[in-house]
Amino acid sequence: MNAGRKTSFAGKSRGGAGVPVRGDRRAAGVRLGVLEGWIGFHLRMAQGASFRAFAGCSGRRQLKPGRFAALLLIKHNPGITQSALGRAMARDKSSVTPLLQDLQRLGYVTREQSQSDRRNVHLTLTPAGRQALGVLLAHAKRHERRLEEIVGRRKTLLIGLLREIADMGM
Amino acid sequence: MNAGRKTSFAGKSRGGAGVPVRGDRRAAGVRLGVLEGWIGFHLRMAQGASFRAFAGCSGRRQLKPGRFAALLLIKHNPGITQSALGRAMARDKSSVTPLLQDLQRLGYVTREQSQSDRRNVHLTLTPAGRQALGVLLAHAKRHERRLEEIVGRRKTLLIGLLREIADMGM
DNA sequence: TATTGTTATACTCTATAACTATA
DNA sequence: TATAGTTATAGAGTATAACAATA
Repeated sequence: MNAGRKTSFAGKSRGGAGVPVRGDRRAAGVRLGVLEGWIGFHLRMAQGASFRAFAGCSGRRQLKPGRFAALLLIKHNPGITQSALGRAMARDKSSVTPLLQDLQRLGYVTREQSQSDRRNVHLTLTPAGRQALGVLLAHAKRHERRLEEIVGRRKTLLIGLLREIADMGM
Repeated sequence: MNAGRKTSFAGKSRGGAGVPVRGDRRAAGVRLGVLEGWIGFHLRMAQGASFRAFAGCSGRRQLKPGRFAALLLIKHNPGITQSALGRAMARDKSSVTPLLQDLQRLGYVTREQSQSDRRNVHLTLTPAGRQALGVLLAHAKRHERRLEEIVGRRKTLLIGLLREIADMGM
């Protein structure tokens, strides 16, 4: 059906008289419709772009943002338990376990059973972990600087909003 | 080593004299350190929360945000090609293919080979797709309303910032 | 040569459920 | 009973590379 399709979309009509359109690379004149005004959608897109840019910054085979955040949280909260770490990152404990096994295998963290409550495992950075984190921080700061260039003085406001959204499920 | 560990973190000291602390559920007094001021981190957390809330809204076994966005984009751009859809969603074409096979299997979209350029496949919603989208929109609007309640009049500003970030890799 | 779309494949992230041990 | 952590497992989402058809 609709054999002689002319496509309401994909014709050569975009950009008027064949003029290349700036901003062509992604949207290519695609209409977003209701998505245009949807926070959830733009959140997804922005996070994806930030993630890809971070991966690019840290030169391929580096640690992913998740590992990186975990290292940083352990650094700032030495002795934190796995569960507390999971809560801080909003991840289930079963997601935290393999992550830490990884970091331990790399020699970046130590895990010690608590004496007062032997169910707990306390996490601390090793010297190697500290050093690796230092290198990673250089990459991450570069990435963060790019983001800051984009948002400028609206950074505080943006972070405030993002934190409020992050707390929505609580 | 460090046998008699007292843990600089996990003590009972938080909240002063045993007073329950508001906001305890996630951070539980965890220090974020540099992460505190990092846009990338808060972006990740906010997106995660939004994603989980969306999943909750759409009653478990519903369509995920990705499928939903694809349906919406097809609706607003009838005849769009797979590649263009991929660009609009910032996804590789090889990620788009299975997504559309899924939507076609559900009977929500049709795929027609273009006549003018037989490499292209044009996408359109079926009546069933339209109807399903209507139902989904109800859920999604509920979710979006929650987000709007959080950000209030700062919505336009937030979306503007997110779009700029989403364009960072371009 | 370049582009559209498909396939095969592999990797990451995540959660659920069932389990152990501890409390 | 409730919590901390592990394991097994499954599912979603994504990308890379090689490929066929087409331009």
